[in-house]
Amino acid sequence: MIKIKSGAYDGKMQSASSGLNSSRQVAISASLRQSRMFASLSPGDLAAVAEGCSLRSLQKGETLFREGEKSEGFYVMQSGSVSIFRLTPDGREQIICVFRPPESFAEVTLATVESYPANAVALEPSQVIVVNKSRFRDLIRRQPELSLHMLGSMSIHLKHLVQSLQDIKGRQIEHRLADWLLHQAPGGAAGCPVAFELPVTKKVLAGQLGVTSETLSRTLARFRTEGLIIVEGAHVQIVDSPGLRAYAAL
Amino acid sequence: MIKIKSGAYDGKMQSASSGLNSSRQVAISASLRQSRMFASLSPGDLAAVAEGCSLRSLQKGETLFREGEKSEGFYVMQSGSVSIFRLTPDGREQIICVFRPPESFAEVTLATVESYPANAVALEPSQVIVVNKSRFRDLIRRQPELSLHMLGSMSIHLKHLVQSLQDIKGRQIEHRLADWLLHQAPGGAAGCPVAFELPVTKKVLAGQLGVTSETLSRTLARFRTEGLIIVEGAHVQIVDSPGLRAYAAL
DNA sequence: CGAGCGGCTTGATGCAGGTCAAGGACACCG
DNA sequence: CGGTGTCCTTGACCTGCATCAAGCCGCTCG
Repeated sequence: MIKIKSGAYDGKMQSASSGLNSSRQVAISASLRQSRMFASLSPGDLAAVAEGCSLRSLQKGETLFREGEKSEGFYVMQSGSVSIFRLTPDGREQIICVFRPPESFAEVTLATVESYPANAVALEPSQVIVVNKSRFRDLIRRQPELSLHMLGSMSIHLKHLVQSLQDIKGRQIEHRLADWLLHQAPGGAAGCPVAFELPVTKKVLAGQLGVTSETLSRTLARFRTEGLIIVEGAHVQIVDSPGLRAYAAL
Repeated sequence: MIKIKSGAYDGKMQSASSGLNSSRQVAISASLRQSRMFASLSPGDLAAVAEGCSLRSLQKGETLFREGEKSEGFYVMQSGSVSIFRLTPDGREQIICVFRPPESFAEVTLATVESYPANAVALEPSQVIVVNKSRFRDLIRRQPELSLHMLGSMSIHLKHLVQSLQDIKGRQIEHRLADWLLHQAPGGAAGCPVAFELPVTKKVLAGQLGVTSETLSRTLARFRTEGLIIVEGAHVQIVDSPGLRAYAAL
């Protein structure tokens, strides 16, 4: 259950919507607030957005949308994780990116591109907020500042894609994997040994990095024999972060 | 009236609005009108945008901006062509895309990403319109509809990138090249032989397709021996478009 | 004019990573 | 319990493309 400081919020919500759904609306508002896109919105505007939203629960493996479908809006992650991918002609999935809270995705479909350019399925039990398209467009017209956030969010995705694009061509896995491992480490720059759990299965991770699971497995094995990391199932410990950094730097 | 820092520039702008340079402004307006982003703008708004713009001429090989530089705005192609690329760690360039009129690019830098995420150089003598960032942001606030166009433009770039991403991993050159050739053909669906000139050197084309010029050369040679196309220098004739389509379909 | 250079082609060779196949660890289920 | 599933690992092999190298053409420029 999501806790919310009520009071002023509740009052506004009551007046905004008819009250029956207000607790759900408040919960949605709270989640939206986490997203950087809505972080700086006034409570009133946030409520207005929330009113045009609905919640969707997904089981593991359930698909949220398919490539080519007409879009109903865009999405803000509330819990779990969602994989965005396309199918190669021979039917295998090419993962484009994986989203988790508090990221948002499919903003593209707000504009001229009306249909989803890729597929989305939940990697685990997840909840997403569906932001209604036409409501949101109306709001943008009244609240131009919002569109700058929108642009910001999209440009981050775009930059990320550009990065992936060049990574996949220009750097080999050991570099990309080393990079990824270092970015997972919570402590960041700290030189001390850091440990964490893989947030996804190795198969999915392989997909994210653009290789097969076999190749990922081999590369992890190599890192292990070189004494850079220790791997036990989903548990990873970084032993020699300078060594990893040397790989990642390339 | 919006203030500009440089005194000389301020003077120019003043005289622009008062008529001396108005022909330049009119020319800019006309070019902007070509771009789909500005196509539906009212004449007054268009003039307002044009006023915040300047023109920049580039020689072949001249760089427009470099990765990491702070951005001054975004660009609309007026003539020529500009290549966007990043440098791999070992110093070779990885082309991300090539723009020609009436496309616009570097819109990303309008939002949170303040510095260019890649490099841009002219592939031939070119002219671009520089759209001043802060002025344009002001305009968005007054004219929210504009931001939807902005979002549209960016989402097209984004979709294009997603396509490239999956192409590079999932399809081999012959498929990508076949695809590209068919998209060049002006007549489109017509089954009759179509001919055209390569808009860029084969080396650059290879870069766009994500391979080396040697590989492109070999692939073209194969298509030639298979009787799909005829190539003479920059002149290409599509002989067997169904055959090409069969390749591209994969 | 010849030298040099950039673009293009073609051949020989190497390698990263994909594919196929087999097997182990673990979970769930009738 | 054994059966069937997913996930992961490891080995043997294959292949698309990069790389290196050599040579041809057409150009610009000293």
